[in-house]
Amino acid sequence: MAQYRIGEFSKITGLTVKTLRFYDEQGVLKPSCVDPENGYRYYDAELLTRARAITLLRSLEFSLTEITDLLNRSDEESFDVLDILRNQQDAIRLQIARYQRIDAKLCQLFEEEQETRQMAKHETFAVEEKTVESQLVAGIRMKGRYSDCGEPFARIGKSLGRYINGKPLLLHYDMEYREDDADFEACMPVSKSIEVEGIDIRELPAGRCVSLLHRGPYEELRTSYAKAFDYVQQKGFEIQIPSREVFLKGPGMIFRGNPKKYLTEIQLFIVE
Amino acid sequence: MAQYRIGEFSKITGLTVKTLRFYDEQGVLKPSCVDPENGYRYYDAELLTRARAITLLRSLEFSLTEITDLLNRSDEESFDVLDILRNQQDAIRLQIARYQRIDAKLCQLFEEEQETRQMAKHETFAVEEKTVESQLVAGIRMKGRYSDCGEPFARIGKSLGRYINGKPLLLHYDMEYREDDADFEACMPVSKSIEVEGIDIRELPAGRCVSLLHRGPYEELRTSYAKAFDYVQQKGFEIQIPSREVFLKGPGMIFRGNPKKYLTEIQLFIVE
DNA sequence: CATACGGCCTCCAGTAACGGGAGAGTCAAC
DNA sequence: GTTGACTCTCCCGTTACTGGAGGCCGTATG
Repeated sequence: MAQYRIGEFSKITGLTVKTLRFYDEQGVLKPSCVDPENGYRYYDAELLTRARAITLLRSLEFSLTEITDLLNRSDEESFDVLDILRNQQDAIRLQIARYQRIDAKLCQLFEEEQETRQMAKHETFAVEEKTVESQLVAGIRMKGRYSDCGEPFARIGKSLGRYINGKPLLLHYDMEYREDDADFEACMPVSKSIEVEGIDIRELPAGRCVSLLHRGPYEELRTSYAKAFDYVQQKGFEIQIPSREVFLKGPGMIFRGNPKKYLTEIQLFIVE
Repeated sequence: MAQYRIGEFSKITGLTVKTLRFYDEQGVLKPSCVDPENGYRYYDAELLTRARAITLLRSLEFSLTEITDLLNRSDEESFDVLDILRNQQDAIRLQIARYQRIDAKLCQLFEEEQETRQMAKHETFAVEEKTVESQLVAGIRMKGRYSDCGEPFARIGKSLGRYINGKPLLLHYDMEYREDDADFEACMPVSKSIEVEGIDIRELPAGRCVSLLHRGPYEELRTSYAKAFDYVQQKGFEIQIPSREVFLKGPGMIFRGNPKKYLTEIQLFIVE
């Protein structure tokens, strides 16, 4: 009977010496005998089959414990290969589905990013009038400083993250732009209405508005607001509260990004 | 500025306390301040955004080191989200492809197993005559005992495992059934001819043969051989060497299985 | 004969992203 | 004063290995 030393056995099976020692320790593939003098491992030809089976099963993503178990039970009466293959296939397909969901998510993010880039192409932005569709949003209203809006956004994201399908927005319930003690509502467009404590889910009405894109950090928003309000006054429009501020691109998205590139849309709704 | 303790922050973000401490240690998400007296971590609302981003990126299978790096570089000029998303998508699609290959392999094994089961359905087997197609095989010829055939099979499997597309077979170059010092060749059907040292790849000719299925351990093969030779003599056929032995189901496949269920086909080729 | 080299051994550490648990300090309420 | 909830640090375990240190064994070469 041919006896191989670990190095030769490694070359034949394609398993590294380290791996073979590890398999020995784990009981998956024990050498046929071990020299008690120097501890050398010796493998015989019979073990090649087992090694092949292990390699195959590993390539099918079975764990070592599963493999050990399967190989030990494989001569039992109740042992059914088809069952095992089916189970493993189920597990593998779950993985495929998981990765496909990730892929879809990446696609979506990719498209969104491209869209906002398209919008941000212009050098400067002009005030314009436009009509906005109604949309379902989840909102948390609060008083305080705008910089505190991170928390309500995070709360919404936590509870309804799965259903968010648009850019975050802020509703301003004050007539003018205020720094401290403002009355505002952090909103996220959602696809589904789910009751959550402390979050108000409702349909935001459609309407006609004066819109202005603003590029740059939020500290400079005031100048854009001034431009928008100028336009409103010039046209003699009457403005409705709340006004909206849509964060097309900002720190709340994925990356902090460059504040000079932040993109925000101011929407002042017209009473008709 | 609202300061959250780790427990509250955990509830808001959905990250466990353990995870938050781990993120702190890894530098992915450091608390805004740490009480030097008691070591308590305090998180402020600003970090909620970062936590959200981390959760999102984790769900897209970015590693923590990647995330740290991305979040740190995200305000640089050269930072391009689209690039990053594309790269990650490539990585994810590799995973999908990998799992799909595994899935296909499982399907294949599944079908093969079902086929042999179909063949093994009968209680007893009768000698029959049939025509066998030609097939490309990789073989290693040797002299010795049949029980030593594990090694050549393993060697073929190691070099050509990717191209194996059928059941292993043994060619017998002796005129009668021998135990020791037999002259035989271990063969594997392969889909591609690749030159490998010590392995002979060639087309096995088609031909008409006397075939008999044998169920049970190899030690009992002799009785089946006797039956087949009886038939040959009765018909007055002349037999060609080598004869073939196809292992439809045996220990060399995946699992050792139950020797009582081993299935072997004896093929004695007729000189026409 | 000494030594260098390759092969083998054991033991330890590290990987990724946490989870579990021990043992101890902290804080507010009752 | 005490209870219970919360927090801290430190260490171990997970999976399937890989890498390295330090040392034994057998053979080939100077």
